[in-house]
Amino acid sequence: MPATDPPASSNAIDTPATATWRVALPVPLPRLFDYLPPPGDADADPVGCRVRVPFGRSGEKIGVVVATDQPDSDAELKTVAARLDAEPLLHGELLASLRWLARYTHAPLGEVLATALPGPLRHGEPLPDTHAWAWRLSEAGATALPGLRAGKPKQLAERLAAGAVDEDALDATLGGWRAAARSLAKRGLAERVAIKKEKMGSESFLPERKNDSDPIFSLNPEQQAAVDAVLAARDGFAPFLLDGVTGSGKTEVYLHAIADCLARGKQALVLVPEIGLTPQTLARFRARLGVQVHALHSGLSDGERARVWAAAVRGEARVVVGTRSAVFLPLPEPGLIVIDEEHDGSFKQLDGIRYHARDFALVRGKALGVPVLLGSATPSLESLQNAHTGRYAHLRLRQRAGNAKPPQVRVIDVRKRPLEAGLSPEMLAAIERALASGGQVLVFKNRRGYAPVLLCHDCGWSAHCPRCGTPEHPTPMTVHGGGRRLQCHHCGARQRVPDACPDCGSLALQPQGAGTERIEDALKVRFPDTRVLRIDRGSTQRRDAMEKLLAEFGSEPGILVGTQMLAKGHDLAGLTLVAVVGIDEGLFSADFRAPEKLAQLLIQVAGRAGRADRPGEVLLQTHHPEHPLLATLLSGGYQAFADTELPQREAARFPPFAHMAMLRAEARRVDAVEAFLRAARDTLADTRTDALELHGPLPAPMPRRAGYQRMQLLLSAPDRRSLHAALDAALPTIHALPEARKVRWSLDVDPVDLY
DNA sequence: AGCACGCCGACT
DNA sequence: GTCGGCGTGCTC
Repeated sequence: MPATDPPASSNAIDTPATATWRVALPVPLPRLFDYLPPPGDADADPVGCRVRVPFGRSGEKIGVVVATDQPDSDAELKTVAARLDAEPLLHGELLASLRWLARYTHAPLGEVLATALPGPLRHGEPLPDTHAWAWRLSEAGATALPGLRAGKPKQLAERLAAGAVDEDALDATLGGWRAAARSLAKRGLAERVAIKKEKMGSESFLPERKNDSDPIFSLNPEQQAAVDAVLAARDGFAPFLLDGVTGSGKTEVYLHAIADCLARGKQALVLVPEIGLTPQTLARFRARLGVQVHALHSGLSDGERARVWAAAVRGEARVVVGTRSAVFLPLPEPGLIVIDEEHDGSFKQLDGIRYHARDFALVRGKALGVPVLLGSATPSLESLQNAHTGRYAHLRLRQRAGNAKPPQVRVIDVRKRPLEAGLSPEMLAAIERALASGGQVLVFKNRRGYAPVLLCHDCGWSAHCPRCGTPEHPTPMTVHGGGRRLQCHHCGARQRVPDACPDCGSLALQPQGAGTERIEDALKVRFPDTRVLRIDRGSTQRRDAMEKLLAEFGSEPGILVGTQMLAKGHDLAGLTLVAVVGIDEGLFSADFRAPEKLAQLLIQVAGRAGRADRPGEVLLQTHHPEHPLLATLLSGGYQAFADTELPQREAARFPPFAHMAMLRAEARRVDAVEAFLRAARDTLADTRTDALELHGPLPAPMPRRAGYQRMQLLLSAPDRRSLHAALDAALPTIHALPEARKVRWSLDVDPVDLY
């Protein structure tokens, strides 16, 4: 940004000398705050820079200058305490898109900006260095080297004798080098030096990349057509739905589009679901693209996140693969945005600023003028509808790459069959066969713990959480710890399983149903010589823990038992049988999205089988073998499901044929919650917006949680404009309602969970 | 959201 | 007689 002196003033009227700085602060107030510029800081445009300002009776906050303007009130103005950035941090497209997001979510701009920034930047730390670091021997170190005692420090010193080695290389080749380095540094024998990072020119990407004519990487005609379509549209905004069955090679299409983007000197952003960002994925991207691939996910420390942000804003990060929050990265040289598994629920943030990363990515792609590629084997009905109406170009991949065959899917009718930990004899026999032929088995059950309910066989009492639910809608506690512990999945409360029924004193307390833990136990008893590994939140807190477990599991015969977590991610080459258990709850859920979620889950899980040379087998155990959802899915796949589900959504006026917002409130007293939502409802009704429907106030799906009473009010309108018009008109009044002060309330535009 | 001011109960 | 409960009101 060339500075002219005196400052160029193309429109001097807009920024007179008396201009104040309009600052967005992270407070839940729908307004900005005007400040006087700090003394001696009149010339450089402050828009997009962070400032530290006095706020409230005492105390300071960090905010972002979003405009320079005349004050809109004659209030006494305070003065900015310090400007924290010489160059704007949030400006141009990113700031404009975030303003859009604030309007769309009806959230204060300051809070939106705060969620868009990594913690350290939000708290006023300077943009971190993005140097890579290397270690080298000092002169004293070179001299002392021959006399060092054998050990790690000596090994490290020997590595460094030939010259500086960067930390990545040390990580890869010399485990435990950091302690050794510290030891050498303390004695003044080695030192850490920053490596100047040259921004890579477009040429440097190509030589390292593996040749595209290599047969493994060659594209089939469908993939080629998809890549061609994206490249043909690369000079402007163009949304694509890449609708490709499992194993059809969507990633290969992404990689070709990204490679083109790199060759043109542009940055690519890839968004993946929470669970999809595995070391495997990153390694594949790195190997194929031949450049550094930056990862951004919840496993990183705050400092690491800030460094990725800094690398992106400086244009050093050419490819970033990240989860939801990566959608907020600045892209000074944008070329492409990819959203993999676009249907995945983890793209929607469920607290704070409730944004949808997929939807915001499209807004950014439009503002940046780049293609946006949404990929999925099971696209959301929203995206499919956009493809049908022509808003998105619809790219289809129907062939499985290589000679992979789609799995054989069979339904097992378990009505009147004896079940062992929820498994039917037919299922157990199939597992036995698969193991005998040297295959691996995945038993999928979407319920963790030992058993979902603890029941007294004599009086019918069952265990409920004392803090959640209501007498009319009690919340069962789940049996854990091999049947010895009770746990609430909503508030985390734990207690021991009682020895006797608290109601009748009977000893006949029985765990009802089966979760992953119980299935694991039963399978270990049934197949004592086979390895059984359970993967769920509970056995596997961290993402890399799951990776490690699966890597150890290898491809030898064995059984994996798990929940959703196993539906994607790590490739399981030896998998020949997928056993799906306990989907019946999902067939009759009140949530209008339940069929879509279930269909996606079934297709994803089934897709895990038979990727290798032999076709896989999928067995689906149910009490409702004739259920239309299953029948449609089995005969026509996800496509057929979507073809029947979309008209039903339309008939019922549900999304994507209606637009919704949810007003939620909670407080210790129900009457306060209800009074607020009633007042809010009246305010919304007073806007007399065409075709706005209001449903509620109704008790929330979890009406009492951790001592708070919760209710909700659903807003629905046939088009976005009227929904937002009603909210724009009503929210200032709702904010000011006296009832609002007695509750905690929040608004969720495009909610995913209605029930 | 913080944070301070403000008017009513059990402690040195 | 004070320390402190969280109700309510404001934040350029």
